Parts: sequence; C-alpha cells; structure tokens
Amino acid sequence: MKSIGVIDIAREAGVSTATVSRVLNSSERVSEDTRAHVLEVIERLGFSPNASASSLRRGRSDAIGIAVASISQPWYVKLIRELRRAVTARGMTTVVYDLEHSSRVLIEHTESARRLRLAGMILATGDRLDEAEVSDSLHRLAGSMPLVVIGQRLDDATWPTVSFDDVAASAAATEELLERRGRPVLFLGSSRRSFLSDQRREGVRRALEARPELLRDSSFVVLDGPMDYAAGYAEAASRAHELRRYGLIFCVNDELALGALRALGELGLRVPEDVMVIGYGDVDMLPYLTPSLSSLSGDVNAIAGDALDAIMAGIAGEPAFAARVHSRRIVHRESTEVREG
Amino acid sequence: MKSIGVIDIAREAGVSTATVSRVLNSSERVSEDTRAHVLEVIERLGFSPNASASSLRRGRSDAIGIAVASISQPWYVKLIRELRRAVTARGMTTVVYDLEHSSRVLIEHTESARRLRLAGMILATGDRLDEAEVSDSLHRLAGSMPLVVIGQRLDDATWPTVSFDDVAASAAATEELLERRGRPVLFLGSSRRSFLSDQRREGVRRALEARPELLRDSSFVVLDGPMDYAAGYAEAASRAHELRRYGLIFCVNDELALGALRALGELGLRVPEDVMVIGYGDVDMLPYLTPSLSSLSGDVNAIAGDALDAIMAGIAGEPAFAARVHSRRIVHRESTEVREG
DNA sequence: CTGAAAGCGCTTACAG
DNA sequence: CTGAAAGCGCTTACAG
Repeated sequence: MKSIGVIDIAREAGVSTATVSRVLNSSERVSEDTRAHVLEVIERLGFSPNASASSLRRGRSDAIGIAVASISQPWYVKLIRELRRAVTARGMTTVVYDLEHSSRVLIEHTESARRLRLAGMILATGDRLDEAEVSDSLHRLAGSMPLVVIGQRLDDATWPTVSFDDVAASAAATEELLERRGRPVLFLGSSRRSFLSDQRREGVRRALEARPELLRDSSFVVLDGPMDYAAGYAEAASRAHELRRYGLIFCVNDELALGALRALGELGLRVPEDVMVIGYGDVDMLPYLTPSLSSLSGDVNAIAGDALDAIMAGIAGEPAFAARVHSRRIVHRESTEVREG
Repeated sequence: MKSIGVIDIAREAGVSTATVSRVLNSSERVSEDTRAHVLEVIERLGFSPNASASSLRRGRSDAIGIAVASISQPWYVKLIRELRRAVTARGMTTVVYDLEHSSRVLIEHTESARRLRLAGMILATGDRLDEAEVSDSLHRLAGSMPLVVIGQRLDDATWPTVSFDDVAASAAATEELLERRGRPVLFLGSSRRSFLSDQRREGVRRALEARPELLRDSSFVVLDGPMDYAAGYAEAASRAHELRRYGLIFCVNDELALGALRALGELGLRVPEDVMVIGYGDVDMLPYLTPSLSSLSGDVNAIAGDALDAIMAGIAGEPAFAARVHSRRIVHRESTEVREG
C-alpha cells in the first residue's frame, strides 16, 4: 500500500503540489477558499506529510535537539518540558537525548544530531566537557548547527552558554550555615567527571577559608562512581566514626543527601540537632522526607528562556549573548533548622 | 558553505556514489581496499550522511520511537535506557517521547512519529488509552508502522501488548499483608485517567472479598489530579481522624506512598507499628527512606525484551505474539515488617 | 493567488 | 565488485 503524498492531495483537490505545500506551511499567500478545500482533502485522506522529504528539501529539520546529562534527574526533566513547551509554541519540534552521564553516549548523540540536520541543539550537563573527544564532538556539532550549552563554559567555546553561579551559591550557603553552627564541614561528591561538583566544592572551600581552624578539620570527599542514593549512604556510613565531628554535610546533589540522611539515622545521629544536611537541586520530594531536606534551588524557567532566546537567534542567523549567569537560592527545611551561636 | 555529500566523497575517492553508499551501509559487497579508502576519505572530510535523504529514499527512518507516560518516573527511564541499548546494538536509533501523562501530548507525538516515518513505535503507559481521540490516534499510528504497547491491552488492539498482571500482584500482596495484620485497607490512587490504577485497586478489592468485614471498613480513594508526593501527603493528612482504623495503606505508586509516609509521621503514627505502607514501582530511593518502603516490583528487562522482539518482528514483516503478561514481585522493607496474628 | 519544473542527497535495481 | 541513472516526496524560485 503506497502511502499518499502531496501529489495525491493535489490531484484530489484539483490544485498543484505547490499549493498543497503552501497550505501545509501556512505562512504563504493562498486564497481562503483554496486553503479550506485543500485542508479538507488532507483531513479526509488522512495525509501526513513526509518529514524527511521536507527536511531534505529545506536543508534542515524543524526539530531542536535537547540533550541532558540524565533524564533520571528531575531538574533536567523540568528543563526538557519547559523547552518543549516553548519550542512547540513556536511551531517547531524537539528531540530528546538522554546522555546517561556518559561521554560515549554524548558523542553518539551529537553524531546522530548532525546526521539529522537538526535546526539546533541545546545541551545541558554538569559533567565535564573538556575531555578531548567530547570537546571535538562539540566543536564539530557547533560547526554544523547552532549550539547552546547549559551548565558550563568551555574556554574555547564559540557558542552561547547559560549557567548558575554555583561557586557563589555554595559559598553563601556555607557561610550562612556556619553562622548557625561553627563546626567543620563534610563535603560529599566531588567527582573527577563533574564540572559542577568542582564549582560547588570550590564555593564551600572559599567560605571555609575565613575560618582556617574549621577548614583544617573539614573533609572533601571525591566520589568516582555515580552520585546517587547508594553512594550517599555508603559514603556517610563508611565515616561513622568521624561523623560527629562535622556540623554540616554538604552534598553535591539531593540524591547523595537523601542517602546520607538514611545512614545518619541508622547511626543514631539526629538531623539537624547533631548534624545539618543540605543538597543541591531542590527536587520535588524533599519537603516530604523526614526530616525534610534543605537544598540549593535554581530556576528552570530563567535558564530555559535564555537558552531558547540564544538558540532561536542562532537559527535566525543573528548574534546571541556569549554567556549568561543566574544565581541560586537556598531553601531551608528541617535538615538545617537549628539555632546556636 | 555547502556541506559535503556522497558526491564529494565519491569524487575525492575516485569511485561512484553507489560505492560510497555501499560503504556507509556496510552490509554490501565492496572490496576491502575500496572500503578502507572510502572510509578514510569520509573521515578526512568529516562527512556526515544526511539522514533525511536516506530515510526519504528508503521509505522510512531507521529510528524506533519510545513513548513513555512520564520521564519523571524512574521505571520508565530504566525502560528507555534498556530499549535504547538493545536498539542501538541492532544498528538502529531511538527517539524518545515524554507523554507527560497527557492525551494531547500523546496525540501530538503520534502525529510527529507518523510524519517522521519511524520504523516502529513502542508505547509504554498506564494511562487510559480507550478515550476516543487517543484510540483513533493509535489505530492510525498502527496503520502506518509497527506498534507495540506496554502496560495495557485495548479491546480492539491490532498490535502486540506486554504488561504486568497487576490485579494478581495487588491481590497477592494484599492477602499476604492481611495475614500479617487483619485490618481494613486504605487504597490511595484510583484516578479515572489511569488504567493501571484500576487494575491495582481491583486486585486489592478481590483479596478483601474473602473478608467481608474488612472490606466494609476499607476505603478506596479516587484521585483526579496527579499522583505525586504532594497528593499522597494531602490525601493521608486529610484523613487524620480515621487513619488509625487501617492496618495498611496501599498506594498505587511509590510517590504517593512517600507522601503518605510524611503525613503519617507528622500525625504521630508509626510505620509499620501502627500502619503498614506499600507502594508500586520499587524505585531506587525506597531503601534509603526512613522507614524504608516496601513496594511491588516489575522486571524492566523482561518487558523490554518482549517489546523489542515484537517490534523487530513487526519491522521485518513477521507476525509477533498478541499479548504477553509478566508477574510482579513484592519487595518487603521496613514499612511492612511486622508480625502479628 | 497559482502552477510547472527543478532539485535537495541519498539508495538501489539493473547492467556489466 | 562497481557504475550510471532513476526516483523517494517534498519546497521554492520563477513566471504568469
């Protein structure tokens, strides 16, 4: 069964294929009568235009790629949905890529995006992009379509970037919490593969520099595997003997914080009375934990808006900003609710 | 800057475009020397074949669509990743669709899939598909490509389906827990838009039928909004006065269970001493909650394997099974750890 | 406002 | 094993 195409519609409607095409891409001048008639025929025959033919002829697809570090992290899911909403409203489509925190998958997806001749690509990740192979892929990608990166800026980036100032956010949060309780800090989650983790650690370190005696007794744990619930649990549990020395466990994400919370409970430490805990990301479940978890929150809509402006400018061939930086907000919940000196 | 195509590669390599194409689609007979030479030229010029041209010529894309009810639910994320792994291993690609639990989005995505002439579509959702507009979309989709549905079977389905027997799973779990504690049950989460929710409720009801006095005092709550943390919390909290009457809160998913857990804690009810709680899905975080949450778990790999077999059969034009049903397993954690009469 | 016709970049049946 | 050439289904510059 041969599927029907513009030729069939044109014949049935008694017009040319050019007119059918103009109706499909509404922006053109077609008389109202003709348009209505053609649309009726399209509807009646159940015609679905072939996107490959259209993309081939136009030289590019009408889809924007959205690649995120991991679709199992709620913040990225929100970002995807917000971007999809905005892109759809502009009459374009999206294709979602889950990087699974893997360089290999990132490279596979960039190649796929190039083959598809996407209209543009928005890449959001906190994983390091400066590894040679990855960086090469990105430059190749940026050479074939507009690219916007959310989360970090490579030194040799030729594309717009949008990010949070996580150094500042971590520093501010740490200072605030040190005032509540002036004790050493345990920082969980500096992976070699994570750019954001480095930023967050750096902020904590800076805040502690003002109190050398606390900095000396603080610890910065380097995780090399996944930064998930299990890792948070294992890292906290394995430090059972020294945990009482810290006033705050600063986790690079909410998953680690949740895992750590469980370990602390098993060890008989109370949160926040014995030790405070804070995470990063402010995922939806935090208010429902016991104790509810404090976190550093970042506005998805602001980031999505900037990324969209930049990608649309790129598609239109116009210049966009080089870098935009947003700030985060600390959300206090039970895990940091304590008042001392 | 005109991007390079097979013609450029052919000229540079001193062969015909037919040969270049054969090298790209490795399956063909090409001499080793020619192949190596052409590959070298492709690499050197950074050639990326135009997927639209290829799809147009072949009559369909090499991508399989994976549409899931929501990418904010971990089980679906696991399914996506497992399917992607398997599809990639077969030399094809995937495109991910997030239905956001919305019929409108589902319809948009099926139209998009049709325009893209995907090789096939795997749809996984527990939301009802029997609404007229949705059902029409599915039949239209199934008319243009192989379709496999995970999660439910429509009466007039012409496509293979894979699902869990949630009636049986709920019934078995309820029976087992009623033996631990013979008290009425509060069932949370029967939404009118959810097929799976109906199945799960039905299983609980059947198990209770054997104990009419318990069935009489049990409650089945119908939620009409999202079934998330906030809903679980709100529903449990709003029943503060009657909560002590139940021996078990049976939640249609883990998110509701987590929300309910928090509400119970605030009300001073102990889990599992005062009331047991169980969810559905067995997401990764459950062991790290306090108390850790019991859940009904379903094997992703078994489902993914069946779906893949069916879609591949469909693509090859071969017949596949009509329906496959898998069973779930109860995973006991602290929230159901209690022994009585 | 509308149509005739060229052409986007591949793949493949056919011929050698 | 390799090449010449047709054709997939659209869109658009051009002409009227």
